[in-house]
Amino acid sequence: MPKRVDHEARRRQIASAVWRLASTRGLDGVGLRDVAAEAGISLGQLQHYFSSKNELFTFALKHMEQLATNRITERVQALSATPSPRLVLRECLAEMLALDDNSRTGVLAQIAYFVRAIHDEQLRGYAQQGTPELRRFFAGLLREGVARGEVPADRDPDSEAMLLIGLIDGLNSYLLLGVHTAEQALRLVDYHLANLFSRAPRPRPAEEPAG
Amino acid sequence: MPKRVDHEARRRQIASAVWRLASTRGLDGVGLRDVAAEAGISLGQLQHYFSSKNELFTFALKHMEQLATNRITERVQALSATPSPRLVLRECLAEMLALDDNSRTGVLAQIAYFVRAIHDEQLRGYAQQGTPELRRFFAGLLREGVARGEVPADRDPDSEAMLLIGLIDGLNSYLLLGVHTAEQALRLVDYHLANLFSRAPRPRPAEEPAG
DNA sequence: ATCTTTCTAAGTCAGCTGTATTGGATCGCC
DNA sequence: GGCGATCCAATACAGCTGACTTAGAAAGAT
Repeated sequence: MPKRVDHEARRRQIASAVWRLASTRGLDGVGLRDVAAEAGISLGQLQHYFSSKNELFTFALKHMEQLATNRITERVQALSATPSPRLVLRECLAEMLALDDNSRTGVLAQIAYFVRAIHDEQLRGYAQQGTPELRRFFAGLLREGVARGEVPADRDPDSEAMLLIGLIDGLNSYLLLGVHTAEQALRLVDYHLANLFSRAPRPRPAEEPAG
Repeated sequence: MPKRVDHEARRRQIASAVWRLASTRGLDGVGLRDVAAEAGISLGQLQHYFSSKNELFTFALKHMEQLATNRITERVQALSATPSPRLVLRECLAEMLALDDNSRTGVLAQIAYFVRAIHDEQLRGYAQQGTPELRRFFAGLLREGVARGEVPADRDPDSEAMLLIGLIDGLNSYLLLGVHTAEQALRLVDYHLANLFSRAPRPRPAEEPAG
């Protein structure tokens, strides 16, 4: 049984072509012929790997999500052995922000997915189950901040976690619209973190990258 | 020259049909034939009032924006003669949130517009000029809060205003996805406002609606 | 060498899209 | 009455879409 090409690798390559297109025209403006051209293959070849547009988009979605979580976990694990909760939080938030061209494409893809999820029950369920995970992760970091005495005790970690998640999405929106720049968005995040960790000493320069 | 029908009223009526459809399928899923059917008119009639799809959508956008600002200003002016900045802020934020079916449609329309603006230079310019206005308005309220001694002096009104705007958009996203309910979203807003106005006494029950 | 499976290309099809065109109502006014 | 503007309906059209079909190329297995 000849298996000359790596099926999954091809599928990922095609999926990335989807996002390259979707990040410039929006998901709804992407046709199968466009994807084939962008990926440098024929329409027939594309249909050999994905039997329907829906299957292609679903795969592309999961692929994108995988890449995003990989970027975040890599970034967090690249920190010192015992990073402060504040720093971990900052790195996560910074990575989720559409600061450079790379993450910008990721966020655009995420928005295209979000818009579709609003009107698609299946995708909506997918999002509903993903967000609480992130929220719990953030809340845990904040709880640790409270335990360390860096975050005022009257702050509710769970609420603050949700506020942070919402904040990122909102900032991304206005980032993409060009209402503010990457530096301004990052400054706002740092400003908000400084308010949250108001009991903490200013972070060491070695830990806190230049904002 | 006979002018039997109110041209502008018809156009507004058609525009509202656009948003009714867009709020359930997304803007890209709305065709001219759908709009005509939803508005209860023929395609030919629609084309009589809007010479192109672009003109229709542009008009619909401005119409929607008008309705939203009307809702907000009405709500603010319905307050007592000298409302506290905190209360004005809360009413604005509450009105911007997709809490009931009415505002939900508005927010869905707003998102459809946002997605289009990301990839459309003209619309993007429109958004870029609108946001700072709102930001200045919020910042002014916060500045007044600082002057009254209700908001800690180390809070930066301008940054906090932008954070509030971003927060609303983020909360709306997760509201639409069903990640949290209207009550939870409103509670988060009140929680955040309580943090902002930490130097203020608890608002009088007459001023602060039950949350 | 030939068979079998995987892979690729090209063409076709029905359906939908926005727009243009055409024809005919309906009304105020000279 | 009929003239002219406004309003409306129906149809036609070219373009694109996703899906399907057909046919052929490539390569390991026998």
